[in-house]
Amino acid sequence: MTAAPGAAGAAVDGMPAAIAALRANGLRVSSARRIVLEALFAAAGPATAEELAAGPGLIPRSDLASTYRNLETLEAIGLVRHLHFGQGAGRYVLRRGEESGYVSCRHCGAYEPMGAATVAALSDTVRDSTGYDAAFASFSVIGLCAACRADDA
Amino acid sequence: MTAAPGAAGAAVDGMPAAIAALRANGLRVSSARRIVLEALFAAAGPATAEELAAGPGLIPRSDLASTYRNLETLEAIGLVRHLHFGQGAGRYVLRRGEESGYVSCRHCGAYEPMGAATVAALSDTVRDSTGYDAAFASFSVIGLCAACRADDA
DNA sequence: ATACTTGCAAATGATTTGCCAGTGT
DNA sequence: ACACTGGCAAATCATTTGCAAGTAT
Repeated sequence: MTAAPGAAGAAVDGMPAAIAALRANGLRVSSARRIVLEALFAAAGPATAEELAAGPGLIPRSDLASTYRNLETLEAIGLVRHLHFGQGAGRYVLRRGEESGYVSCRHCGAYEPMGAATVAALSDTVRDSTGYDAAFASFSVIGLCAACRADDA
Repeated sequence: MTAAPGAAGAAVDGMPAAIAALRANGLRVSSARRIVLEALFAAAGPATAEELAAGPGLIPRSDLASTYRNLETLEAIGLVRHLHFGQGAGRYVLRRGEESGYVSCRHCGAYEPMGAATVAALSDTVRDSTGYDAAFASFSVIGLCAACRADDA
């Protein structure tokens, strides 16, 4: 599953646009999907499937299995991006605006965005020396943040 | 568990040296450890715990749980390096000579070393823009190899 | 009405942990 | 002898899959 036929592609600026994207792709607007989308819009940063399944409020939750299926669907139509931090569960974010990668600390789990310029520089280095097309947008760079580096010393 | 007291540190050039390193750290030379070490010396590249548990021959195998424990021990005394490729099981290699990182293909699973110069360049870029100390030696860069990129198009 | 979806249970794959019997030293 | 290890079973964690019942359209 690489590209969806007629996928919205670009970005989503709000619930209405997301709903429209679902309809445009012939997908149904179910309550489970609404919960996940609202949780994605409410999220402060990349969230796990489990966090998203709970929704913004704590009471209404959608099944985890369904959530995984829906996140996969949303990713297929280009509304969501799936990220992998070296440790723990995968995380999902809405695809809005410019893409960038993340660095995450293998010790404390903290993470922060790297910015398009940095990602581009890293990708160029990798491509030039190995021929591989690095996926920094999906797999974060793992390392030690300044704080943990200090503790270690 | 960051550094082992009196760890051998450097590199291993053969079974005898590995055995000596175990003894130097007050660890016992058990058959299970011999199997894993021999498998590591016989391996063509980074191998999974399951592959190593089988040993070079197929018949003599050590328990998987013990193998994980032993690999952890060997890593603690600096004989082994633990690698993470984005997908699938973690892999282990003997620590001999120069360290380098790997790039691996998220599609076909292929991987290849990046070389110290490339790793240094990547690390510098990451440190300069985020302050993080990237661990390219343990977590490989994930991407698409030239072949899979071509298939995709 | 009829696919598309959900929710629940159960299966997977990778690792880890508890525990007691076995064995290097 | 005795603490360190090995082996086996069972527990975790993240994610997937099978299916029957539910529901957008």
